[in-house]
Amino acid sequence: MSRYNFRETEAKWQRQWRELGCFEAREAPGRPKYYVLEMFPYPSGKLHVGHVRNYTMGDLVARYRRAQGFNVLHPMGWDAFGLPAENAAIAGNVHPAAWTSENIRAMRSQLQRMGFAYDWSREIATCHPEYYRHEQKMFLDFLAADLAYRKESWVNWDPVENTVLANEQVIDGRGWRSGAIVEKRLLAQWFLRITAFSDELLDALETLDRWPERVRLMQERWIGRSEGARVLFPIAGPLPNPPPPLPSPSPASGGGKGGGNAGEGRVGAVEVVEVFTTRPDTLYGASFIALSPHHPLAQSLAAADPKLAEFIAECDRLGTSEAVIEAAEKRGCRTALDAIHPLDPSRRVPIYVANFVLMEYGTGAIFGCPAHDQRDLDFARKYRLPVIPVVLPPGEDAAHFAIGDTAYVEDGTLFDSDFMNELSVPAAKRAVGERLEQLGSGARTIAYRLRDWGVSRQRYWGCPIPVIHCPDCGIVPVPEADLPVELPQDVTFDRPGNPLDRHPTWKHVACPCCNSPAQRETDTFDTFFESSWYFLRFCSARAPVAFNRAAVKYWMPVDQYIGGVEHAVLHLLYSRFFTRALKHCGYLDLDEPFAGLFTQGMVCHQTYQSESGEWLFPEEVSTDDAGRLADPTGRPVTTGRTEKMSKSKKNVVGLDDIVDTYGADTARLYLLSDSPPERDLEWTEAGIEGIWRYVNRLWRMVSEPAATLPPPGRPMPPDLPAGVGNVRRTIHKTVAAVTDDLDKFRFNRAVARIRELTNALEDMPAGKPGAGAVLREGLEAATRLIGPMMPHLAEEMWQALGHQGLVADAPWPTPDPDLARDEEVTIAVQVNGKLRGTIDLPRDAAAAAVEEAALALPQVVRFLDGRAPKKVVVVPNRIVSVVA
RNA sequence: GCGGACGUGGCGAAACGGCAGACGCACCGGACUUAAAAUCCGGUUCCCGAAAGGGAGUGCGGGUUCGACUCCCGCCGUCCGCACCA
Repeated sequence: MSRYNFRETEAKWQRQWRELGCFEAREAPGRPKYYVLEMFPYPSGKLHVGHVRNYTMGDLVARYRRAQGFNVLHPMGWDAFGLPAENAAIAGNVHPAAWTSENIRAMRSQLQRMGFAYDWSREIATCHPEYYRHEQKMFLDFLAADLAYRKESWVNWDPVENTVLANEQVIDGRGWRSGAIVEKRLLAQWFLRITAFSDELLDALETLDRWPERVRLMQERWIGRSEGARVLFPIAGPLPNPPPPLPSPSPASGGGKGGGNAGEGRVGAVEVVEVFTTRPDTLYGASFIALSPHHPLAQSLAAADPKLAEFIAECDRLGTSEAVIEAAEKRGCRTALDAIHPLDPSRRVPIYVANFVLMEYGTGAIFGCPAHDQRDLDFARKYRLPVIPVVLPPGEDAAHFAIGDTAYVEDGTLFDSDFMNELSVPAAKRAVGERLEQLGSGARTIAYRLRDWGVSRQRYWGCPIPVIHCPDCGIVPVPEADLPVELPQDVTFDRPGNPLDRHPTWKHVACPCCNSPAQRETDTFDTFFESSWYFLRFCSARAPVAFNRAAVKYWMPVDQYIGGVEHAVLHLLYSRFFTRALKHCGYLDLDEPFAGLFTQGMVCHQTYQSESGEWLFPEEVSTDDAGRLADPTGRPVTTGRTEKMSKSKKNVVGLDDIVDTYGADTARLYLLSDSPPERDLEWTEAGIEGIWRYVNRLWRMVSEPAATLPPPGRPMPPDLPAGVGNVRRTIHKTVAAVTDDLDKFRFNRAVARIRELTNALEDMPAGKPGAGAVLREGLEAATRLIGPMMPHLAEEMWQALGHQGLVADAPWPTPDPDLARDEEVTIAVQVNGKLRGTIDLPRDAAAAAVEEAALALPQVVRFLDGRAPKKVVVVPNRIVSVVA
């Protein structure tokens, strides 16, 4: 019995598809299009099986939609800028460009061996000037439209590597590579004004009904809209600048009343503190103001207050790590200033600088109402500040209500609050908002958690930011005619820091305005910049412009996007923003780039550790005679958790090894069959073996009887005998069910149904009249259904069944609705909720007849014991429920 | 702390509110082999029983219903995301 020869077969069909240009997409106005896209990879090296799960799913969708008659666009490319290339250059004396293109070459050939139906004529790599020149132009347009700007910002700075680190690259307050303690630094950075679209990005989430709920929720929380008010607190007490501050008043008593009206005459533009609050209703419960350590007022006060300066420096040192933040207690430092309560000028509250106030959110300053905010309460207890309740919980008595260790944050009735007394919290919010607006002491407003996107990176291997710094003219955009600003090739990585900065000539240019000596921007774009528009480039990948409008109009939006949930916020939000920004600049007419999104689960594998605690690759672990695991030297091996495949834990299975051993189709079917696609999948040797056996079984089913089958296209003989007619029904039911499953991304179930079909075909009694014709019909259906999953095997089967063309070009099968339904149904019979038997009846039998048949069952008679049933429920074609 | 997902045999998993465990992995028994592999046939939720049959059973406790893995309420556990957001 010959095994299926996947090696020759897969190579053969891949060659055919390529030579025929099967998967090259062309715009065809009027023909329905379908754009399938998997998140394009970073070319990091070689692929392991975990990498290709989402491509396998995308390919299934592409081939399935193609069979359904859609004009399918299914492209592939490379997210080719990024840190690993630079790190490889630092470690291995190889140029990032060479390292990247070698990885692309290797990974492209791996993807091609998998037989994915990509339109390779549209392949792109984002590190090529033909690609990134267009985003330089976009940036200039954003700049002109005020969607890009430069500002000073606090960033994570690694003092050893001399670069800014992303938040993800800071682990426990230290740089992930250098181990140096990361500092907060104020640096001039380029930003994209994503916050200009906060509301749009939030509101449009509702329209993305083919996105996972989870992802929409994550974006909603990330944007973090909250309604509240800005409130102005006039400053009382000596202001620092100008003139320089004078001796500070005694800190502890400063918060009390009776401070006179020393500061009142000086209320003006700069002599107020503006706070943001979502609870303006609790304004009468205010007992302090807290400023962020980075608040301008805190900074200027620190200039003359060594204690405060030291406090702020301490906050900067500890400010980055989440673990530290969680452990850190709320601390503050009393300033020399008090603030005047905006609704009651006789009241003064002390101004603190506190480590828990973020400069990036709201106004960088808050008022503290300890009675109704847990954080404020903790702070107040520590610094012995007053706790003034103003919201009374239902059923409480104002005279006796007191706050213990827990702030009261729920709704209630306002008291001790002048005009708000007796109001509910929502009513009080409205009332105080109006009052503040009348007084000019504040306004209702909305705050967002979303911040503008900082895109500057002090790195070489990225897209140069096309601006020039001129000592006379300031920041000057590179003229469009001078684009692209290309990266210089001759760079060295022998020292830390950005090679562009120390390149002898590259950054020195003449100012485009005044022609005097000036310098290029040496920062490069965050690599999320490239991935924010690549899906547009694919629509016309070779266009001299960023993208051809007509092509974008035809192909966009992406109908089905597939990728990991790790991009739920970053890439997916940036792309949504980018599309809107491009629309704003007149590039296209589209709001949402991705109509459908699917986030697939990860591929996991058992981990192994040697005696000495080192991770071992699966292929280094063997089982000895006693069934114990051993490493290559025979030492015992312990098994760890099953985790996501990753190089660091070595629990990876190389794609090449699997394709060499079992072929691409076997790997593809395993990735689709073993778990629901959104859930994690565990890769096991036994699992892939099982699929390999099935592949061979399928092949035998077609290759062995092929010669004895009636030729293709013969009409089905009428009056099939029982046992054959049933199988024919199974075929049509399977086609209907698999189609439905594929539509709903239930790939594992679709595979199970196809296996049921092949089981039924094998069990069909041979030699009966019509058996050959039904077997042919069944095998052809199975071949077409399996085509999107195992395309090479399907082509080979299709050919063996005597067909001339490609199964890839064959239309998707349609079930005969009459055959897809059973004529006879099995109806379950319950007595008191327990199954007692089944009855077989013609489909849609009359309820009375069904009831009669059910009550006649001996088991039912026994349970009724001669009594009449209290009640009988008949559900057509399903169940009879008898209540005894 | 907030938000979300999940919890079903030894394992991966199925199940419009209607026969729980389809399909597969693993395992057990058998056939074919000198033998092994491959292949084929049969079995496999648990308990009682030789069998027929009976009982229990979808994390735990309640509820709705003729009927609940599925819906509602309250717990427990696991995983993921966000996290001093005022």
